[in-house]
Amino acid sequence: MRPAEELRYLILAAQREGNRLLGQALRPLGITSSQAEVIRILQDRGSLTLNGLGDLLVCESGNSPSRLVDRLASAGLVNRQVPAHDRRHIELSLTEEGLRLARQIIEIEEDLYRSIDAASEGHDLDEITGFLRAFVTGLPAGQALARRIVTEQGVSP
Amino acid sequence: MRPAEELRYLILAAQREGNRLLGQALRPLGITSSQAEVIRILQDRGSLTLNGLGDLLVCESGNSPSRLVDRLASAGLVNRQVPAHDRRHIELSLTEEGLRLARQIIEIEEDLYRSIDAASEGHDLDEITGFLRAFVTGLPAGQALARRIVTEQGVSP
DNA sequence: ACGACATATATGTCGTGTAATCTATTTTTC
DNA sequence: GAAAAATAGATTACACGACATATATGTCGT
Repeated sequence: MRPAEELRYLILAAQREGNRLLGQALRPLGITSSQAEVIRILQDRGSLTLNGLGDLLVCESGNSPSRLVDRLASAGLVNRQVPAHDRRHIELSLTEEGLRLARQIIEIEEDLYRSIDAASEGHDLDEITGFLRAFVTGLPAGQALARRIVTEQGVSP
Repeated sequence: MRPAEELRYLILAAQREGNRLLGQALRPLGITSSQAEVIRILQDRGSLTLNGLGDLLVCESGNSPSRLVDRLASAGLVNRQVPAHDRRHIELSLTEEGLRLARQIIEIEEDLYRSIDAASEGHDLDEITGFLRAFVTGLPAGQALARRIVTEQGVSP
């Protein structure tokens, strides 16, 4: 099997298994990994429109994440309100319950990151992130991630 | 953003975008990337049971890939026949049409692998595959990939 | 004010991805 | 040889994820 092919399947496998592990860890909270990503972003940014959220989501590319947010709203984790100045927008923010959940998500993420750190023992993480960054640069999911990193500081929660 | 977190999202982004690109390339053939994986495996192995196929699929972990194969069967790309000795087993094989499609899939995959090779210019691919391999070793998708690689040679098509 | 266009969100459809459960058939165990 | 366990596969339920399309609202030119 040529290296490029193996890499292709390794990335698929790593994503699948990582997501499965995270999903199992999140299950007691009653949310999925995609929902957790939304909650954490809203926690970091305080408030966003649907489009603004979509621009930051790695887990969803093309369209607006209406349905993803729908479930969070009906679960009582996210508030949706239409601002007066432009009724096309929807302002999203966490509810008290959502904020409480966000803090639990952070702990689960910490566990995941510790696992990744452990697995990368003896490997050059920068080399790996460098390659992947080059691969996704310019593509939707890569841009979303770049926005997450760039605007990380300077926004108060 | 700590390196582990960035890596987590980079893997997600790379998988999403890679799959999207492959999906678009496969669209003219009327199949999805998961379906293409099944067809290519069947082409390589000649014939498999549902479980045997499931053991080699990276794209699907848990249960047997009934639905995936269902669609391929009703599209006339895969044959399913029940052998007499054990009616629980189902032998899967490509139809003529499926074989024809397999050859087209190979060309599309070649394009993809060339893109990956180009993107990995100046990077150490072995370092990257090494890390990912360590991460997925022992997990279902990693085992599936390992089986794909190990038994690659020695099986006549 | 009107129409053309752009923007923000919603909706419909299809194909997964995961997990749980069900059925049929073998294999094991006593 | 019959009950119990294991196995192969199917079915079901839920939530995505990608794509296309629709609807509502805003903006701009005239």
